[in-house]
Amino acid sequence: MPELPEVERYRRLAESALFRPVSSIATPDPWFLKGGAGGTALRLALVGNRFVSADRIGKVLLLATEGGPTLGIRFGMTGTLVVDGRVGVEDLRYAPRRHDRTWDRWTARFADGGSLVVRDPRRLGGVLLDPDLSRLGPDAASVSPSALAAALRGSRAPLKARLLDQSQVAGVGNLIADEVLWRAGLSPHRPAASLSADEARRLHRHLRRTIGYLIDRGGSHLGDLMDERRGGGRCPRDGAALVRSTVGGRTTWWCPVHQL
DNA sequence: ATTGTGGCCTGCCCGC
DNA sequence: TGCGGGCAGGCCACAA
Repeated sequence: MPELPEVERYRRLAESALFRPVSSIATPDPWFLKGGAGGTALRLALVGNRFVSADRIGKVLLLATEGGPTLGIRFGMTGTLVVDGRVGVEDLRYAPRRHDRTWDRWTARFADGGSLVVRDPRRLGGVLLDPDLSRLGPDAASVSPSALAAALRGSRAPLKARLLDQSQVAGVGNLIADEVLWRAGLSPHRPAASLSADEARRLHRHLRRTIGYLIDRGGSHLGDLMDERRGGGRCPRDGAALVRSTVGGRTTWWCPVHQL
């Protein structure tokens, strides 16, 4: 997906959709509606109502309705948000540039003529009503040092796999995990619980800093490591050949020289 | 319980 | 130019 920085951009864009009465809902793809978010329930909850807040936890966008349920939107790997024809993010690395109407999986039209559209070519995202947030860990953009340390404690899973676990820390995706570990100089293979207190603090500092930086830059694919995440790629810091491995089931690029 | 694997769905890119 | 295989920023159900 879009990782946390993209969803934060979507959230900001969604603020322009608040307090505008919804006149109709289009849900052409039943597969995209998760949990109890069937078309009928959605219409009952939304038509004639309006969104009153736009929040984000990890990679989930939360649009609360006035006196009604909260709409949760997941964007999968290729989902984008479009409000009044404006897209939240220009480039998603693995999303096509062209546009096909059938990719508009979910649309709310407003009485003023505008609209909010969830566009997702690969259909790995989804829309749900009152999403269960109890299984999400603290948001990666604001997690405290002690909460991050607690998420690592007692886990023998590889460090990167732990960071990708949304129930531990919410919002870290594959690209940001690689970027943060590269900046922090930590091997993705290290058992999560093996980090010293100093290393955990270092990880926390880089996690927070990197996410803020990528939100400002406008995307998780704009990190310093990203151009080298490929065969033949070299570490931008020390020039070493990057190693490709699989961690947590995900393609991982890292520097064997300075990530220890 | 935690951790690892496979699968979902679709589009694109590379090599033949 | 066309085709097949492999890959992809996420998530979930399932197995060990």
